[in-house]
Amino acid sequence: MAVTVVDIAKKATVSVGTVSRVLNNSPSVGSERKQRVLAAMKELDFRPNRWARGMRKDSMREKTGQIAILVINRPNTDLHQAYMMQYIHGVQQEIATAGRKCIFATWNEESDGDAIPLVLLDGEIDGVIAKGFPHTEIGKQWLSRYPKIILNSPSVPSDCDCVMVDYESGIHDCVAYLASLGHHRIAFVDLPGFHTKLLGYRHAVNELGLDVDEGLIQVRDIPVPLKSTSDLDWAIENLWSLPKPPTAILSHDFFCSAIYKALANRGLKVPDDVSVIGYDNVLACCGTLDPPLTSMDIGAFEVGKAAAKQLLEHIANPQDRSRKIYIQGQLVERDSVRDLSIKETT
Amino acid sequence: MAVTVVDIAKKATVSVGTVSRVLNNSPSVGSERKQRVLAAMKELDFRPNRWARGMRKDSMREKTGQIAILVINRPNTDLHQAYMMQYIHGVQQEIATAGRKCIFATWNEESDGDAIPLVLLDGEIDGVIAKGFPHTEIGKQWLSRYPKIILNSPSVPSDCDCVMVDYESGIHDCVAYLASLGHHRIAFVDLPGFHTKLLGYRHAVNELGLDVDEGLIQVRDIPVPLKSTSDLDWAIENLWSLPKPPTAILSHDFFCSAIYKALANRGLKVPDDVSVIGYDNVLACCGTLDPPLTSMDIGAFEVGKAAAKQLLEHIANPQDRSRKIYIQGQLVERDSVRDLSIKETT
DNA sequence: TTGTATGCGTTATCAC
DNA sequence: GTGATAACGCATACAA
Repeated sequence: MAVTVVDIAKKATVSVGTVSRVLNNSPSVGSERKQRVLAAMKELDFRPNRWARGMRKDSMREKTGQIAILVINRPNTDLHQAYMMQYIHGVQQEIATAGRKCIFATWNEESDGDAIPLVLLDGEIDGVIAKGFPHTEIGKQWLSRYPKIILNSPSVPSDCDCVMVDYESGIHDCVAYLASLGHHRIAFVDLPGFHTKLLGYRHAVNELGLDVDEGLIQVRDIPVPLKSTSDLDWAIENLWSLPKPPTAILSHDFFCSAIYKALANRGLKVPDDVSVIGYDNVLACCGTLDPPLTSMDIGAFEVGKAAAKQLLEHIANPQDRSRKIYIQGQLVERDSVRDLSIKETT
Repeated sequence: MAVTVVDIAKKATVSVGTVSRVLNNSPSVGSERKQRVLAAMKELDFRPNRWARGMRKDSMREKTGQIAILVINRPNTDLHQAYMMQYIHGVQQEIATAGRKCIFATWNEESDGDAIPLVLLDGEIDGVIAKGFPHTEIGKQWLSRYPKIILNSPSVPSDCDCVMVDYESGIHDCVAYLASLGHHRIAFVDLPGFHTKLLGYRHAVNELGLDVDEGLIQVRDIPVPLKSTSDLDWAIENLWSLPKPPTAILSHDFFCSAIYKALANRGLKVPDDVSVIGYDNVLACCGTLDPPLTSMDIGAFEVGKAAAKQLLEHIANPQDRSRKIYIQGQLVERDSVRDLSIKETT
């Protein structure tokens, strides 16, 4: 049988009311008795019964000590990415530090039909950290019942707290890094739709006085994952039909193997002839490329931690106005970039 | 105010006892009244209060409707692998289908000191699916309080249910696949410690009557992730100083980029001169290599699903004797293997 | 088969 | 400040 408030009350020779007050650290309790109660709790290894608590604490903001990590409408290819695990781990670590627990759930509105995930239905959570956003009205309504933070999703309602990967500063930092190494003509190769990345590119190029040339920007639909290692040939072809080809290329990790290949086909060596920087720091990619790829780590773990921290704060102070937090990435240097300010050593 | 059993009882003009019995589908309740109760529940959108339920159902085997996914003593490099996400997703999917929820938690006995994870402490779970195993006595004791399944860990107590990746059949299948394509001399390059993999290799080689040559087995400590793309040079060197070098190599995805490189250094082409098969089907690796790497998918998602299913069964029938389940992987064919039975086409 | 009454562990509302 | 006691929503032993 588990030890209850009654046991504590007996042991400390006080009433159950007092025990309860200590438990909720109410101010109105004599310090001498409080000590007795605390001692008794420790001695008997008292663990308040959460079910009994939840039953009465209907006014409490934080009833359950649980928050949900909800992955919404993501294809498996995304769900199984390593960064998803990092988000989750970051959240979990922060939530655990705060003495709370995470429920992991997925929600695919298409395949689940109208079914609302159980976590939202049964209400045994104090808040939600969501990756993605529902597109049905009914889905939005259910989600809106809880305090929530959205994880790095492009389209989130403006009245929603969210934690974003700072793509703009990420690309900006890449450009600045290359510039500091003497690169003036930097190409940008990516999928369409990453406006903030492109923004970061343009800002940095202008700000640092680098070559402005729309031809350096190669944006087109690329299959992810790549279908073939020649999927990026078009980009290199376009770039090298420019009057002055770039000395460096900015792209995404997933594309860099094909970029390496296309470059090699033209007899161009990385980093001797062309420098390459990837994005996302996908370890399985970066380390296995030859040469290993310098890449921008988006800091998914940090994003998760920040989101958890923000959610707990939001739960504690619901009236605070919502805000967006941007998490900066960090460039991980490997061997795919050449310092042009150093004279040729070959 | 939420709707309770009392409301239902009134609406259906029965007693709360009857309502409760319907809720727990007790056999002893008149079908006519049962219909009335069910109708009332639907109409009032009755949602039983779990806290109140949990408080009373102390005899119930399954109190909480929650199970824990506990990742124990794993370095971040492992935790952030894509397959970890697949394990978790598989578990989650199965658990959700069964109308239950997953709590995700991590436990690092070193860095957490003696702290036992909250999920185990507060007991709001019906069981645990663990990746890894505690090494402290106190840790083992806490874990032993719950029904549990261990996920693919090398050293688990024999009285523990567990779901394993079937390395032996995985490697066996790779060898058999290569043999079916006319390969007789197959090399095995891996880290030490994977005895079952080696076992699978030896069995297959014997069974299929392939060349037995200890020189084909190259097992040595290799840094993960690779430090340099020449980290596997020794293996290829050893293999090609054999009187008869292999026509195919079996290794792990992580090592194959370096194997490709070492092969290329010797002027050997994949797959024309040497076929290569990886292990784990790490998408970020396999797709970006040139040529794309044929690899054995361990079926982490399936492992997760099987574990969840097994745990639920174990909870329902605690007396059943424990067992190990082996999940077979599936070879994903890409372009790194040559069919030797087809005549040279170049 | 059905209804009634009691208990679960805690918090909240009273009096003192 | 403190202690007694009534709730909370449900399950169940017992009576009918």
